[in-house]
Amino acid sequence: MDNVIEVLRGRGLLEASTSPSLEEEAGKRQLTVYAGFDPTAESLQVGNLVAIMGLMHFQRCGHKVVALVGGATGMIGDPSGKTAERPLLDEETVLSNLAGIRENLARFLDFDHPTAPAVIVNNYDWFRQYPFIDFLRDVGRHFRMGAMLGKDSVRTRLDSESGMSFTEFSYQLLQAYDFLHLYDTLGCVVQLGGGDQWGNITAGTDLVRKLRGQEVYGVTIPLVCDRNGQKFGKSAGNAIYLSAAKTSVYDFYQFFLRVDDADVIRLMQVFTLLSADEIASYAQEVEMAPERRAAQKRLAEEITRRVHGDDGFVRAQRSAAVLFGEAMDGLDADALLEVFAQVPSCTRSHDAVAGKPVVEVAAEAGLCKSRSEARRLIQSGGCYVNNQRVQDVEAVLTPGSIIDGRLVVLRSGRKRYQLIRVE
RNA sequence: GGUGGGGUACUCAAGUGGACAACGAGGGCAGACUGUAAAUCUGCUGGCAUAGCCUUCGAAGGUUCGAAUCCUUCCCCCACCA
Repeated sequence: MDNVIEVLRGRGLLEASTSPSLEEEAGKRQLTVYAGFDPTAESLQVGNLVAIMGLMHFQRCGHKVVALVGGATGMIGDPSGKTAERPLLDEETVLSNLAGIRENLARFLDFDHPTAPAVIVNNYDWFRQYPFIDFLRDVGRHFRMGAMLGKDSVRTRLDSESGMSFTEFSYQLLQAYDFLHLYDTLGCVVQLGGGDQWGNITAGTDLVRKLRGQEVYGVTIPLVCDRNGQKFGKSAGNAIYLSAAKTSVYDFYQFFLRVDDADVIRLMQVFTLLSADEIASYAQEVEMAPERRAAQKRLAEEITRRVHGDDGFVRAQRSAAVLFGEAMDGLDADALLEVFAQVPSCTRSHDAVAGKPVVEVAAEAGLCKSRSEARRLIQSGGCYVNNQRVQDVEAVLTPGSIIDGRLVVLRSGRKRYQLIRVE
């Protein structure tokens, strides 16, 4: 069995570790490791993939993994990496998000493993009943103000104009206690997280050492940024989600297909299980023939297959081939619907489409946020109906614009599609 | 609690009685170029029935022909002091 630390290091997934002896331990025995996820939505995002991949490597190397969903901490909000406090979640939302997150994780982690199944826990379960006074006495007294104030996440926020509330300041206590709890109940000795979690993680390892006299470990994985240093995983201002309900499979696939040459190799190391040799050969491809985008294609394939299954990948790929390759002229509505299976779509009555101005339909179907925006889009030459550029702001959708009387294909710019199924 | 500074659009940030739907930058969208890349250049970036109207500058009132700009009260943030 490979040493997981070595594996992580080899893929550039190791940013820091609290102690070198972790590597030794990892080679000797089965460890239990956990990583936390905030239940801010019904689905995890691409940004969470780093931590997920980290857990996956641990499990593949024979360790036990625990995914902690922050039902309690999510109601507080982690100040790390944020310049402003975020809205708090209510209990009901957290619980409903949990189910979706479990589904996401199941694509990467084996919850049915015979000897070391992945486990999912919710920290609301142990914080719900914990009286405030008891918590202060048991846990709070072990935290020194100097250390807490010294954390980067705290300092940045304190220096910022918006300041920081006590609620957020308390976050590190809660996360530290999570570690203690998981150590006590599940024998958890490693916490894994993104680089921004270092402060929170060491708060936990310190607490366990103080209270249990046991050395436990923390490992951080570098956050993935694009070449501009922007946080990876946002597109058009929206996060890319792992659930098809939040981000269509088509968009998901496209997102990875479009990654920058400068980032693609790094993303392969992080988000796929391809071997170092394979990745090296793709790196050469990028160097020699970047226009083929072989690496992007493979990256998108690997990750789409994993998250959305073989079927999802095949459909997304086929759609891409048609949309960016051949013209759609010869295709009838059935063929198009097949091609567009994963593309955002809506259903409208015949009367709501035929004879209506393009501006109105585009806004109403969701291609544009408003009529004004639709108008501007047409004026700038970026609006297409059935792949034909709309020339005139006053243009109207004729019955002839409806393919086979059932389908209209709207497009914004080169790559954003919106379908209207006509009834 | 006191003193001083501050709250402007997605973000940062100008504007301190009319020329303000509000400079500029970033971001975003679109066009050209290209490889569904990057860089670059161009246009757009509150809403609508678009040469016009409506809503917006922390909130609510007020002064004024006219307020993001002046006055009053309130809310919130920051710094120092207590």
